[in-house]
Amino acid sequence: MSRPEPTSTDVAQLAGVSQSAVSRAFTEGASISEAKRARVIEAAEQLGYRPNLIARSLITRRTGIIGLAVGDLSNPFYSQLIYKLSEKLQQRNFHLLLFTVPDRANSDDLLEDVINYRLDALVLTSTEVSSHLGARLQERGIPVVLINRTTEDTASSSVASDNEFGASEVARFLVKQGHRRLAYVAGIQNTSTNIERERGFLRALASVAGVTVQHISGDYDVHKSLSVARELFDGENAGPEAIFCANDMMALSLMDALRYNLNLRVPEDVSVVGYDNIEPAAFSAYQLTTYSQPIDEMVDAAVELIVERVSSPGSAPRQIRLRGELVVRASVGVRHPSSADTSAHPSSAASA
Amino acid sequence: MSRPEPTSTDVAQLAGVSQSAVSRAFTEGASISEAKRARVIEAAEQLGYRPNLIARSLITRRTGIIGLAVGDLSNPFYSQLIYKLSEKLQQRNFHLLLFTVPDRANSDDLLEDVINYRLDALVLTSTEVSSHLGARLQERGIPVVLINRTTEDTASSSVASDNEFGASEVARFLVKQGHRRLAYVAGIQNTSTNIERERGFLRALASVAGVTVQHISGDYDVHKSLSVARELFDGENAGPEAIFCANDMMALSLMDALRYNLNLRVPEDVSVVGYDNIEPAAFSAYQLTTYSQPIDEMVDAAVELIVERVSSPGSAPRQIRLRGELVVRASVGVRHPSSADTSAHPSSAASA
DNA sequence: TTGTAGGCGTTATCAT
DNA sequence: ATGATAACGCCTACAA
Repeated sequence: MSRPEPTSTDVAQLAGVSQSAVSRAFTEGASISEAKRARVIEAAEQLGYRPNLIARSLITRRTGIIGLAVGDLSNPFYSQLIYKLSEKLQQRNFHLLLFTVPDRANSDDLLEDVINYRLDALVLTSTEVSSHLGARLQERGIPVVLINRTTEDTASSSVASDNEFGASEVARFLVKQGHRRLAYVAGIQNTSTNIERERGFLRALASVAGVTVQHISGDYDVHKSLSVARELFDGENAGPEAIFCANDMMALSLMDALRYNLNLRVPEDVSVVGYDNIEPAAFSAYQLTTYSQPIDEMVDAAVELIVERVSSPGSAPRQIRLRGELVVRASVGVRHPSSADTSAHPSSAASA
Repeated sequence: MSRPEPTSTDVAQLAGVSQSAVSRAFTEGASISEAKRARVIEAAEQLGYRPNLIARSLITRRTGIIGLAVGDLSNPFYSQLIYKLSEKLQQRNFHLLLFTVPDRANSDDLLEDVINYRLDALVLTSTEVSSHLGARLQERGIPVVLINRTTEDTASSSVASDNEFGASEVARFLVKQGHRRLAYVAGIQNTSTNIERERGFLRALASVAGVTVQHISGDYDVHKSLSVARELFDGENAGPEAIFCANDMMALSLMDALRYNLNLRVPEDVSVVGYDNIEPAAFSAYQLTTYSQPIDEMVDAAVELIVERVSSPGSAPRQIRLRGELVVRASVGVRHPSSADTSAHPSSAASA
């Protein structure tokens, strides 16, 4: 049976003190004698009283609740990120209120809810959310923190890996392994992650003579991998020697398509590289070479940004970039130095 | 700059009406003239006013916020479940507050928070949460809904698949395919999912002559797969012909261990079956045969249970069981009918 | 240190 | 239909 919730007044009565005394007993660093606090706590326990955080927030203007907009949870990168973020925030007495943001649908609903609940802040991990939303929240004084996503708008804090650098590392690595006909499988066009990775990859290759890069869009959609594979190895010209996918999920499904639909061997016939270093990338079936995102550091940084903005509303937003590292696994092979043409030069091969 | 939040009083002033009128204008089905409502809405928009849900909840005693305890987000089954649950709940104007519950750690913290925030209900998906917690919440009138988990305690509503039946289907299928030396890789011992699947599998096999079942614990831990594989195929006796893992994640990693560490072929040398039908189970690299959980129906049912218990506090909790189906893929092979009986003997492999 | 009283923003009750 | 007024449960001056 649910008795009527005990309130601070009930506790006060039982303990024979004022209601404010009860409030103080449950407030860190409030001025109250130890004796009285003890009496209050005892009465509270007897009644099973717990301070109502919602009521408290009405006056403190802080709920301790932070909105979290997520798009694609089927990508382990995000589920892992979210889990760790939630864990770390809980340690600081914050909690995440989940918002699923389907396609580019009504991100206005999200806006409404965030405002209506007077959330302390909003974290955006979804690549699909409009930046218009960010602006509207800023002007209401609700801090916005972007994770794995950036925006020109400097009103939002953000944490992201150095995608451009990471992608350039991938490019250099592939070239070093002797690959010359390359391909880039893009993510969703207008996302910051895709733009930066694409730029990093292409720029690093631009200066290398004899390298060709095929560009094809994959939209971060694992279901497009088969058609991507077919297009890359279409009759016309020879297929690429190495393929860089804008994220691991696409890379894994592309590997499957290459191996089981096109009957190509990875890495013997074609090499594949991803980005993120999600757990499945390490599975024996894939052994995907990838550029890792420093997920723990990213989460730590995000927590700092959040706490910073929430506890001192005056503080300026910050943009943070973190570097990961190239994780070399078996999905990339070595090409023999085709001493031939334009520029490519020796690099001896060692193969597994 | 963050102007002071406009309140209903501000709107009332601007619109030249009472504060209660503003409240009514934003309340579905409140008695107010269309004319007045329009005036209020206009003034509200002008000021950027949005009703404060937190303040409202103080008197309605409903926050629209539901706690969600999750354990292992690295298992796609749960991340998918959560995503869909959140989606469906949002459509009903509910939102999920995330609680990560690490090991069997202090589930008391969770309890505290749920109470302190006066959440409308708590959904438990974690297999690790103590049932003591459920009881404490019930007595405070906070409904508890279990997903993919059951408990003796009938005070909680629950949605789960018919694990016992599903596992028995797996057993019958393996027997029908000619397998006789079987193995069960268990999940975490005292979880309802593991208990039920194990029982279903073993019972269905008990009545079949000539079948042996090896039992080994895997703890739903993908990192134990290698040692599990080694133990199963330890020198002594011949290894199993088919292995049923208590969930897909273990099955996938076990397949990797079998293939890449023990150099066994799946399904030619040994068959593997999982439970859940997570997305990766369909990957070409695995083609895992598995028993599916009807995740959409489970989510729908859960939403119903939640809404039911929240909106009519008098309603009794219900326990729901749903059936999935056997999804046959290439990870299971066929053994030739070894017309003989009791024990192991030659059986050549049929392959794809 | 302690109690009193006012207010946080809303909904609910009660007249009108 | 409308407006005053009292909750909702708590925090925080203010005064003592």
